[in-house]
Order: sequence, then structure tokens, then C-alpha cells
Amino acid sequence: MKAVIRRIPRGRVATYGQVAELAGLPGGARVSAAALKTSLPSERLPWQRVIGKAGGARGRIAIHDPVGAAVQRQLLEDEGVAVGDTGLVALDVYGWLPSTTRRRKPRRR
DNA sequence: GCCAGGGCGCTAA
DNA sequence: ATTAGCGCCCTGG
Repeated sequence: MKAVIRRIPRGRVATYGQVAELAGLPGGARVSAAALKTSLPSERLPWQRVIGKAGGARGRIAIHDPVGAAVQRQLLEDEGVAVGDTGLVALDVYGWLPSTTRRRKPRRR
């Protein structure tokens, strides 16, 4: 699972659900989140590249802690990922496209 | 018609 | 019970 996260290319992002699926934990999106939450910086996991897409969000920072969220945003922009004021990230552009996973209906565009 | 955002219920650890 | 989630549906801009 952590291995999966490390696979996320720089400048790209993936959703918790996507990571969980790739890790072999279907429906375990929150498990991924928990793993990241408990992970230590020494693990050097690019947790910043993992975002959520719950509710009406199509892909945005899902960290509750405002500080952590700000950090993630900064790190992402540092990699070249544009983050909206609300922490929204254009999955259509920066979304990771692993050959092993398929996306939902690309909803035009 | 398009987009972003919020509400609701569900699943898994 | 709690949560760094997810999808569907509705609303406002």
C-alpha cells in the first residue's frame, strides 16, 4: 500500500480509493487514509499526492487539520500541481493514470 | 448546460 | 463511536 503510494509520479495525484484499490483493499479508501495519517515522515511517503474525492468534491485535499492541509497544498504546488483556493485539484489533469486501474466515465471534456 | 459545493447513507478498519 | 473516504442527488452560480 505504501509501495503503491510511492509509485505516484511527481506532479500527479491519486485518490484514497484509487490507492486502496491498487493496494488490494477494495472499499478501503479510509484504510489508506489511516495508514498515511499514522505514517511517519521517515517513511518518505508522498502523502501529499493522495487526495480525496468524497461528496461533491472531484478531487481535493481531504485533510481535516488546516495546517496539514496547507502544507499538502504547498507541497503539491511545489511539484507543479495547481491547487484551487478550496484545495481543489483538477483530477482530469493531474490525476494519476495507472494502467492497472480504470477511471469512471471521464464525463466529457 | 456546465461547474463547484454540500447533504445523505454506506463500508471498512 | 470515530474517521485525511465514496458515490448519488440536489442546489446555487
